[in-house]
Amino acid sequence: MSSAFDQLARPVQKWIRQQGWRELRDIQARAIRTIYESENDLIVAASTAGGKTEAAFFPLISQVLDAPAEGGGFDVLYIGPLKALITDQAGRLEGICQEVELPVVPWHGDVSQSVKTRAMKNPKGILLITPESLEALFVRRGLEIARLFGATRAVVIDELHTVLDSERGVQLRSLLTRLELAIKRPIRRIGLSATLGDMDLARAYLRPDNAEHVTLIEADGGEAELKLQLRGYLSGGEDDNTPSATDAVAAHLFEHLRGSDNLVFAGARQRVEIYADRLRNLCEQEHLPQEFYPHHASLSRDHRDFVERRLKDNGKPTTAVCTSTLELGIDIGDVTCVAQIGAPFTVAALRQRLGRSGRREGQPAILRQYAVETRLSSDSSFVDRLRLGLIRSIAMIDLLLEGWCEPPKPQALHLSTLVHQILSVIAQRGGAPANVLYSVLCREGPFRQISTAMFTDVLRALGHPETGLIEQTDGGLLLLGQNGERLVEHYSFYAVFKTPEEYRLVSNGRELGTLPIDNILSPGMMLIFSGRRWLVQEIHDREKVIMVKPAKAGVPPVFGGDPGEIHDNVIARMFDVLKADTKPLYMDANALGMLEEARLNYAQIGFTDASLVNLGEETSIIATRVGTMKTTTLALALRGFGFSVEQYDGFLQVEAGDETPLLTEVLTRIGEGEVVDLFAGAGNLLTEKFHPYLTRELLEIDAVSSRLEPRVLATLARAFVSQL
DNA sequence: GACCTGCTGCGGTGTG
Repeated sequence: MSSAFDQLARPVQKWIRQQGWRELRDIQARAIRTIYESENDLIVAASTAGGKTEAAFFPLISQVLDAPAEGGGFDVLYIGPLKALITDQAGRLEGICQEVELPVVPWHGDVSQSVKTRAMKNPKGILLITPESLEALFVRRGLEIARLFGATRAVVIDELHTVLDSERGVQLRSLLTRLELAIKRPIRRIGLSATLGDMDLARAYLRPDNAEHVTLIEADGGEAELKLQLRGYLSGGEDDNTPSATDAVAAHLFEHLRGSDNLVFAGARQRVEIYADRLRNLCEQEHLPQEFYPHHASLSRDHRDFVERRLKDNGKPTTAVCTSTLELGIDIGDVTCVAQIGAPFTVAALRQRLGRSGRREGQPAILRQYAVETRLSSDSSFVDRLRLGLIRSIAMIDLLLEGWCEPPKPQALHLSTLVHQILSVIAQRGGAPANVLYSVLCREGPFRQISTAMFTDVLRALGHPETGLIEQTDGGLLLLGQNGERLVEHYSFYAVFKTPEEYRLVSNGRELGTLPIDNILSPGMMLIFSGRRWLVQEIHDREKVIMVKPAKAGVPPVFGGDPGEIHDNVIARMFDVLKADTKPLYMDANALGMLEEARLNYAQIGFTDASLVNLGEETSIIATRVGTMKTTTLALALRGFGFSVEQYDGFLQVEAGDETPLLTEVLTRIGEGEVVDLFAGAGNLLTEKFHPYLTRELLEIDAVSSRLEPRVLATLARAFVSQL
């Protein structure tokens, strides 16, 4: 074996030999050398089951064994985004550590109190924890952080891409800074990831002050061959004898996926239930054993475990129809094919999903993309005519093949999470002056875009008598106010993300899953849920329970959701596809026919030469040719002038009212830099968990920073005016 | 026009 192997501690070498491994993988050898020969932070990027965990832990465990820390404290900290992932990884690490008396401590909400108490008394070895449980340690045991982590050599962050610029990612980066401040020295950071669109940005996220010293270790090549098909289907119209597009897609899935393990990404929980129901019926009709199961976050843990077990190690063929629940996380083994119904929202998700297939030597990765479009009639809208879903699928596959995916958005302020961290630091220290808070969170921590003036505004909002989250002593120390105490004391404080209220669905004492509270149901209604059909018997509003019993028919429930966000590059590529005349080889005849139709209509409506087209007296269509953030900004501006506006991928449909000025005149004014109020017709600004404690002014600033781009408004408007 | 993720400490009762 290699020289890297020789650097490892004896017990680790022994364990590797016992596995029958003839050599270390390239990323493992490189990670070992980097960790032994430098103090650098590092990012290890490789596909699922590519040996990333071992790449980080072989050398880390070896270093701990070769030079045990004096005194107590955890030697290595691992942070994982899922409880299931922590349980999985703890099992793997225990295998390596069992002969060396290095404790492996899983720590999350489902771990028993006794395990936690024991670990607190004698902190040692590897601690595997969620961001929320780490947050809880800071809030509840703020003074013990230095004792627990004083000896920690490294922090391993798993699935780094999931925490880059989410609220949760900002929370984690804030906690890492606070950890280093508490023990008064930096801790080596090691990020593990599969999908990273922009490596330089990822390095800057891992270590903002020293990104150039983040070593990047990427698995080279080795990507499986990709087999790809995009099939087109039409829904609506025609007579009753033609099968619906849903039936046709289900029939195709049934025929081609039966007999092996597969993942079908259906895009929404409601569609998961619809397709799982159809596929189940097809099995019953053919008198075949059931092998298609739904999987999404509203289904009970029991049911999800069952489906995951069947995928993982059961010999029975299993296809999960799922949402992004099966996109990352625990190892479910290799699947034969990944199907995607409708275009996804990001190329990153598509890439991550595809990574679930083609992992076995010599097996190709297979992607079956289904595009379902509306059958056209004489009064079809321009959106249907342009077949935007199909076009987006093509654009995304194009970008996927080029290796591009969405980078993080570094400009967002994350004021909701800032509120959370202010309260958390005050709780940790039992009080803090404003300048210390600013220094910890905004100078050292991740909130670097926040000026002292804005920080003061946030503190004022939190200290306002009606909010009552914080108060100030005569000496200038900030303490938790009455409402602040109440908020921080409750266990729901630790997570920074918002969760909707839900009803529990129960049949015969068994919990099937949950439904959002705004889903209006009444006794007697029939429901498809968890791949079966149910009759609603009773609804208990106070206990938030819905009692159901098996039934023969049903309709899928409505789950609701947030608007998606499509990147500029995806929209730009969609317009390239509409303008081009190439015919991708991976499309079937139906899909090619639909593409041809879309291109013809694109030219016919006049978008080849113009971006502003009038359809009748009141209706205009603007081809913005840019992504969701910029398109939404223009839509808000126009609504401010009284237009009613509908938004699509790269397009706006604008309706003039009785009082509205001419659209071209408004666009000219915007193009000349007239200041417009984007929030005049304001929608809901309370999108994050701690938003209710901020002023309207701060909420608008936060919305602009994360969801809008007012700076490009004038340029955008000028582009349309110049064409007139 | 969508999806996903997480949670402490205490007091009560029961068991060996």
